[in-house]
Amino acid sequence: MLTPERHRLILQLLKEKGIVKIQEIMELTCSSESTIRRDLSQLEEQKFLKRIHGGASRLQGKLQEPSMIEKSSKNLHEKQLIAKYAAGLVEEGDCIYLDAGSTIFEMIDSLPNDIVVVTNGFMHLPGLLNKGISTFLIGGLAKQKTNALIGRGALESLEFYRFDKCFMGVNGIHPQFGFTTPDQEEAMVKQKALFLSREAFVLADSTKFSEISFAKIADIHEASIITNDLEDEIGHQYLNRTTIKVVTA
Amino acid sequence: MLTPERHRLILQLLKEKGIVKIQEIMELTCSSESTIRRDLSQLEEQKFLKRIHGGASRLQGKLQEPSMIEKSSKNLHEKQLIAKYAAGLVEEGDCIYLDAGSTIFEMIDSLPNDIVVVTNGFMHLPGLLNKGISTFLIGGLAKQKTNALIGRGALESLEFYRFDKCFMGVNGIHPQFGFTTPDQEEAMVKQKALFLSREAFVLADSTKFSEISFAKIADIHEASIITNDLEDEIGHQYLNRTTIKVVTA
DNA sequence: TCTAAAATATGAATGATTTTGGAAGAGTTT
DNA sequence: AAACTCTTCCAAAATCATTCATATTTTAGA
Repeated sequence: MLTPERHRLILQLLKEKGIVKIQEIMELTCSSESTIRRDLSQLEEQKFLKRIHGGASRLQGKLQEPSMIEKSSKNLHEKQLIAKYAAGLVEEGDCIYLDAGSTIFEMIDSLPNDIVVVTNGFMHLPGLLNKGISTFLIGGLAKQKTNALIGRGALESLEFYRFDKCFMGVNGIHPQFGFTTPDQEEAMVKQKALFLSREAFVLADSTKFSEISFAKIADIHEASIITNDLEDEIGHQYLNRTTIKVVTA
Repeated sequence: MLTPERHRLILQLLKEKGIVKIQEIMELTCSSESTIRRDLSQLEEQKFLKRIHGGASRLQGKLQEPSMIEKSSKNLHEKQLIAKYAAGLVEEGDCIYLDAGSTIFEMIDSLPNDIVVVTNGFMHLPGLLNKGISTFLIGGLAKQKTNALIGRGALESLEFYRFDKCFMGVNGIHPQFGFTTPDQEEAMVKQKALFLSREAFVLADSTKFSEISFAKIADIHEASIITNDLEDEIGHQYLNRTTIKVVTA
């Protein structure tokens, strides 16, 4: 059997199963172990798969999850609930802004397809493009820690767009001090996106309430809040100041 | 058996099976190995098939992935050579523009760390950030096929920057028609980046020479060319028009 | 029509290159 | 510790490009 034919078979098998054992491929192609090992090395070299002990595995989108994985696992379920509800607010034909961040990331799967998205979170790109959503990235400095684009480039890029709705993550929510986040540069981007949007939604799990972070994004009344749980006592402080939607399991 | 008849049989067999071995064709046509080799060389010359070790494989048809494989596997090493040389041109403290594209991608590993990079290729981000390189992304519409940011947002974002050096991929290089690429939008981005750069380098394997694609980026003399191989005859046409660096193994 | 030279096609031989399968020993997993 | 897997190396086998001699066809001229 000729080399390209084996390679094609291997990749096809890998596409179906996600993981293949060397033994399987040996049977399928009637070749020796050495040959298959060589094939796998070559295909790995060309970035078509990843070798693992005993065989090979498909490699997936590299643009995702550097530090995302650790972060996500903790509040994942709550985040997903919040995100799913938020995604439900988006209607066909909408033009929306998606902030960087893991909670917002969870919205992507549930978004309608016929929309236009502008985002500063480059981790969102593979998911959005996969769904066939028209996606614009704003420019700016790429910040590794949060996978966000920030700075002057980001602010000026935003000027080109106006949004029906925007969805934000924040680190602190407080009745007096408003929405806050640790990074001044990121705060400026969020602020501007919020200003450019007809409706604004902040996605935040319950731990963010009564917290105050360094840089202010906006006052409480400038965005609706979507959260998963809220003590009555705290909820009281926000009455008549803004809209809060509590999503429960 | 006459030559055209053999050729017809070979192509028919290839159409059915996708891959054929020389031995098979020898049996089928009752011809010698030499003859079949000659046939395959000719048919390859006329772009009817691709020769592989032990036989020949269909060029395009429905097996799109395999053709992609052949393509990348064939040029990968050359691309790496070209990319490595190009990366060597970048000095500490430089501010450079990196075009989207697989050849440029290969540069990242070999770049110095203390530089500033601006790019429209979002596939480059993880690699660049991993190395701790300050990276700015320009804005724009995310194009899935080429992993590039294009359009008005991209052009306007570029205005914020000036570069010491820029590195481009192209699809065609021609002494009269200059550098060309299939997508008009991408061509505009490349053009502008080139204009904003003190020095410009085009990375292209030898197959790009004498090709002409749809959208013009710039004239030959506006960028130096880095390639892996160049026939004397073709090289002659570029004498005194631009700088060409040929990188060999 | 015939003939000789030129052009073309073929098959075999050659030495170089690539691919292949197996073996030895180091490294992993269970 | 046993079973399995991995890398590295080597030699056999297959395939490759090239050359050369032979056979066939074409062409030009008498």
